[in-house]
Amino acid sequence: MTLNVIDGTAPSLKPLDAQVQVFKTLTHPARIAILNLLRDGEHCVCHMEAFLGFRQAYISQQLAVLREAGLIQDRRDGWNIYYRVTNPQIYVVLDAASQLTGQPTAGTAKPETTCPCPHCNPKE
Amino acid sequence: MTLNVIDGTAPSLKPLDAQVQVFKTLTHPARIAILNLLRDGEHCVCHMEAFLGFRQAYISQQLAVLREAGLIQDRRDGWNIYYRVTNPQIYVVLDAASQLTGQPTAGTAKPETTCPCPHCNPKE
DNA sequence: TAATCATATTCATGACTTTGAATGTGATTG
DNA sequence: CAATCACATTCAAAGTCATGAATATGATTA
Repeated sequence: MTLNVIDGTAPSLKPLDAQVQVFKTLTHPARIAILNLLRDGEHCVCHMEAFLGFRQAYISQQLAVLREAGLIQDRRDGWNIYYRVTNPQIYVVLDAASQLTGQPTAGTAKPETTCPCPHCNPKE
Repeated sequence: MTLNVIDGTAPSLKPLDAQVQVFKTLTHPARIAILNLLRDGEHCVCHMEAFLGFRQAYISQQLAVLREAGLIQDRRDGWNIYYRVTNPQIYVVLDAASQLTGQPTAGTAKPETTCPCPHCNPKE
C-alpha cells in the first residue's frame, strides 16, 4: 500500500482509529439489532436466536465481533452464556444516529417467539 | 447471497439500514477528519488539501462518499467549491463515539500550512 | 466417560471497499 | 476559443468483510 499523503505535514489520523473501530462494528444491521436487544439488560444467546430469528452460528459470529470490539461482555452460567453491553454510552451513539436519519430508535420488533432457556422458563 | 434467517419470524432489519449507512460513512479516519474540519463552518477543497495533507484527488473521493451519504453539501463560488455539513447532528454521533472510546474529540491537529484560495488570502 | 446441550471457531467463497493513477469537466481569464 | 485553475470521475488491483457449512469446545448429566 503506497502512501496517500503528500508529505510529513499531515496530521496523524491515528487518534481517529478508535472511533473508526466503533463505527465499523456498528456497520451491520444484525449487530445493531443485538445491541438494541440488550438495552433492557443481559440476555443469553438462545434469546437472541429466538427474538432475532438468526441461526445460532450466525448470532455467535456477530457476538464475537461485538465482543472483540469490547462493546459487550459475556458471563457463563451453567449451560448458558449471557451477554451484556460493556458501556451504555454505546446507546448514545446509536440514538444520535437514529436521530440523524430520522428513523425510529426501534429495530427490535420482537416477535412472539419464546426463548427456551431456563432463565425464561423457570422451573415449569 | 443466501439467506441467513431461519424463517419468516425474524424482525425486518431494514429500518436499521439508515443507521448502518451513516456508520459506514464514518468508517474512515480521513472522512472523520474532514467532518471535524468542517466543525467551524464551510471550507473549500484546497483548504482540506492544505490542512489534512492529502492529495486533491483523494480528498475529492472522500468528499464524494460524504456527499453521496448526504452528510455534506457543496456550493460553487467561481473556481472554488465550498463544503459544509448538512446536519450538525452528525457531531453528536462523532462526539458520542469519542466519549465512548475515551479519545479526545480532536483529530484536527491543524498544521501551519496555509490554504492558497482567495477566500483565505483576500486581495494580497 | 459417554452423551447432550449451548455456544464458539474455522474455513472457504463471494461480495464489497479502498486508493493511486490517469483522465475528464466546468468556470474563468486573456 | 485556448489556456488555466479547482475539482470530479473512472478504473483496476489489492485488501477487507460477510456468511453458510462444518466442526470444535466446555459445562452438565447419566
